[in-house]
Amino acid sequence: MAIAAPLILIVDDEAPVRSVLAAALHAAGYRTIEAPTLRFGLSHALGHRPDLILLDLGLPDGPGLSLVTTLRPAIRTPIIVLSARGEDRAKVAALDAGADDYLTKPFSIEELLARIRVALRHADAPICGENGLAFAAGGVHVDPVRRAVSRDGEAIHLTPTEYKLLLALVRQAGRVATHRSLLTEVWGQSAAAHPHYLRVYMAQLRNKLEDDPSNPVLLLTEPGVGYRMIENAS
Amino acid sequence: MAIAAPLILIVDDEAPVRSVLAAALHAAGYRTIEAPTLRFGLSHALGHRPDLILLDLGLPDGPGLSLVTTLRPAIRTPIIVLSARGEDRAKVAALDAGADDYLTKPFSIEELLARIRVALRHADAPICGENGLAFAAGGVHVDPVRRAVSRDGEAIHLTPTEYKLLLALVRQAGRVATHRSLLTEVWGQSAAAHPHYLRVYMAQLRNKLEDDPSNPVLLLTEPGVGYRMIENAS
DNA sequence: GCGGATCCTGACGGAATCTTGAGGCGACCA
DNA sequence: TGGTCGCCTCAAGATTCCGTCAGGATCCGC
Repeated sequence: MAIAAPLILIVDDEAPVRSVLAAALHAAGYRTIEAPTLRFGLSHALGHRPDLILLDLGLPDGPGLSLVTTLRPAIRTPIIVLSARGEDRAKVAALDAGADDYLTKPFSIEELLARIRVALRHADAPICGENGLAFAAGGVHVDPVRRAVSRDGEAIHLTPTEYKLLLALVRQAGRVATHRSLLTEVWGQSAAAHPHYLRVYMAQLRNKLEDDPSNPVLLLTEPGVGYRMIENAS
Repeated sequence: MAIAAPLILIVDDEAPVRSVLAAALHAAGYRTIEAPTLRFGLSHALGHRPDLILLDLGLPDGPGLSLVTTLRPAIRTPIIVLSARGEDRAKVAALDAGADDYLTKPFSIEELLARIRVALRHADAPICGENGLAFAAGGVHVDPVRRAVSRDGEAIHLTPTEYKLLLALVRQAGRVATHRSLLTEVWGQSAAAHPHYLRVYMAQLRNKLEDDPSNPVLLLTEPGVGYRMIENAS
């Protein structure tokens, strides 16, 4: 059976641009869907589950980056940002927000296609923990799209930092998340020297999520290495 | 606790460029090693196992791309290509050869750092396809991706040192691992003088993994030479 | 300005881990 | 028989790592 061609979501407000991109992508053997605004982009991204997203910044209904920031915690779909603005600030902001690549217009179609191949190559290997949108196990449920966490059906309030840490753990559910990866993901590159943050916030997460915080079942310690969230059961 | 900062290999023939890059990377909290030629780049990449490689094309002793093509099948380390040439051809060729990103000089350090963060982020992500290292035999199962070890289906907790030693043995499963190779792999170069460490930790591994620790079946002693883990059955 | 929530930071006790030493056992050899 | 050597076992510090608590700083809405 033929494997379905990768589906690429094009988010751009200018119809001509969309059709040029779509034509080039079709010629290269991809399927495409298009969205003219942030709102449609978001709903299509969640609804159609594309394999890759091409995002033009500068959309009419809001900052294009917000698509990245809202989408990235929920799904791992590679996002390539296209922009007319080539300032470093914008690039760094987009990349740090979770974008996987950034092309400044004008760019050649060949380069775009090559970078799409790179992004798809990256996305191909993983998908180990399913990375389904949601996590559920041991009575705890995490919904990254709604940014909602519940335990035994009751909503749990988490502070921003707690939630970020939980997401980083959920994303690696079943595997060991090293101190370093957690620290850099939650507090940024420079935090690698402060493993103490982790202890404090792990304790808070356990207090909120575990039945018996001193005998954790969900959030396990791997001494000298990091922490491990139990396997996703959903 | 000091968590090792990511190690970045800089391959560039011009010493001033290398030192500028190294300075910027140090300032950002990374460790670096440098290589002026392809040959050294290759040997450092394989010897030091950096977390990321910055590769300048146009090296004196051959086409820079050959580093990508020879390295990529062997290791998954992200490679960012730096080049003065901005032609699409070169970009496409590099990216398709296995490079993960391509920056055209001149570029800003901020952008480089942001793209390094992207690449390291990718590298942190789980990889499932590459289970080649997984080991299973005699009821014992080792899963390096999850950093999990089980015996007869039950999870076994290993300390960092025990796990490191087990991995070193698994990597040589079926063959003899000499005392010296195990010692240097687990405790570093300077440990060759303390063969006693090995005995202690081999005993602990046997206690945790063998049915009858005093009559080992999995972890065999090769008197005078080293130890041997039985052949992988998976 | 005020109250509340959140985050950072230091101090401390206890747990897990690593290191080191002492002693036992069996193989081998003179 | 006695000695040496390599390997195994056990266990007691020493050290590192982790969980907990709480005070103070910061931010934000009102």
